[in-house]
Amino acid sequence: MYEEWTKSLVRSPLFRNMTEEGLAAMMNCLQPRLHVYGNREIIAVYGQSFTGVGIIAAGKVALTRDTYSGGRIVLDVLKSPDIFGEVVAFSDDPVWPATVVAQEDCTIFFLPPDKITGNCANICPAHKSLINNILRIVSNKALAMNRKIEHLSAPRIRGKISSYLLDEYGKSGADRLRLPMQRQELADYLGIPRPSLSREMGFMRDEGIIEFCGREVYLRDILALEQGLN
Amino acid sequence: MYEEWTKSLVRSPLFRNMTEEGLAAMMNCLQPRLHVYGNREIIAVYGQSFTGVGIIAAGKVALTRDTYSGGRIVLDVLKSPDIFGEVVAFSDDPVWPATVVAQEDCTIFFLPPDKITGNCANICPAHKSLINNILRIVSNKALAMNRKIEHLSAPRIRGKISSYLLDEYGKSGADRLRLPMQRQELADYLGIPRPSLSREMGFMRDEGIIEFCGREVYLRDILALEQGLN
DNA sequence: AAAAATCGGTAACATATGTTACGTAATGGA
DNA sequence: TCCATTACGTAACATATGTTACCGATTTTT
Repeated sequence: MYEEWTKSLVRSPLFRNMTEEGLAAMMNCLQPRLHVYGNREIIAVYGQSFTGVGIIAAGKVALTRDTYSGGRIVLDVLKSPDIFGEVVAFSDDPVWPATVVAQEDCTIFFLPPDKITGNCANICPAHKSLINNILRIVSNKALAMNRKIEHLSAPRIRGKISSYLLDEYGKSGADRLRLPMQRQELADYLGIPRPSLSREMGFMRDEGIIEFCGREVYLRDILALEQGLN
Repeated sequence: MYEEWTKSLVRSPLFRNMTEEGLAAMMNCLQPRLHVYGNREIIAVYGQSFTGVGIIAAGKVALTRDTYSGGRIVLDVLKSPDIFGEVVAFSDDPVWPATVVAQEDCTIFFLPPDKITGNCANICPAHKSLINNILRIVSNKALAMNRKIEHLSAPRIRGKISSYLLDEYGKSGADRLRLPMQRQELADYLGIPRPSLSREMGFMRDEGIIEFCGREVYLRDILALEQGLN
């Protein structure tokens, strides 16, 4: 019954280093629960007990959180080979940290955590990959959050911008960057208003620290960026 | 050769749910490298290639980062059964994210990542616990960072404080809290100056939202706290 | 091609925040 | 007991920041 999905699912980061056959065999071993949701249907509710790692076989979902005023904030949008709930799955408090809503018709597999780590009787090689993959995914996420915390922790806006730019610089090694987000997104990421971001970038340009045009940024004075951190 | 350490190491979160005997057997199987460092000696260097999960068998270490001005910021201090490097161990970029310095004479075990996930020939039950433990540790850390990001993302100080207090409220369920940190620590955690924190808490008290005396805080108006988030 | 929407820079103004300093209470050591 | 140290609240002032609004450039839609 899983064969029709394995072709697309092998591209999921959760199943990296697996063959389509290995995945199919493991699916038969793990027997994840299959659920189908219509557009706007609620898949999981914030605060309710966790049911399993969600694997999006088809469709698009939104991770959201309700606000006191009755609104709903979209934290993230995930689509077909993505997964969700992989962090909370193995934590001490297995409770959904966000509400998950279908943004179109969706097919979702749910994989209980104990089936992931609990070895199957016959030790399939795919299963071993599975454990490595989930460890890698959670670790990478933790590192990304760690970097974000560094950016957000700067007490002033220039520090946040400097921290972010230096991080991008460290990742690419080039002093000419093309930012992966537009202004509003970057401002949200750094937790500041967009005009404040633009204004401070303007100041930094006036001081000869950076140059920029839209998403293109040229780091002219790395040392000054580092000094702007404190 | 590991027997003299297992008695203290079983209390490490990395070895939860293991007996002293199981741990000893596994240590003989995994054969972690043992290193001894004198006070102030450098254990690992930021940016250099990762060598293995560090298990502090004895002593105290500091996670630090060098600054442009030649200084050294202490990010965290760890002591005897604690571990370090467990997040970066399984990430895509295995490079030390901090410099580790001995704060007193230290004995450290280093456990290469592939030995943790790579099944030993004879599948010891302790090894299975080990994988569960490291997954739990990394997941808990990721969740904690996720909460911290929420606090830091608030664009104004009142939002950061409100987010933090609501988080503590959600964890304990009680509207009378004893904060786990003192003012300066909390201010550092939230990325703001201490006087700014005290001032804003004073405003919130004047408005009848909270009451406090030192670490004791009484949440008088939860709704107002939620409204202060935006 | 015209109209509408999006994106990004800029300006002005009120306000939130960083900075520095000081006082008091609590704590700890000599 | 006295002195030094630490923790915490508070105040004053300069400055950084949030907010709102507007404009031009670019893209998308009609």
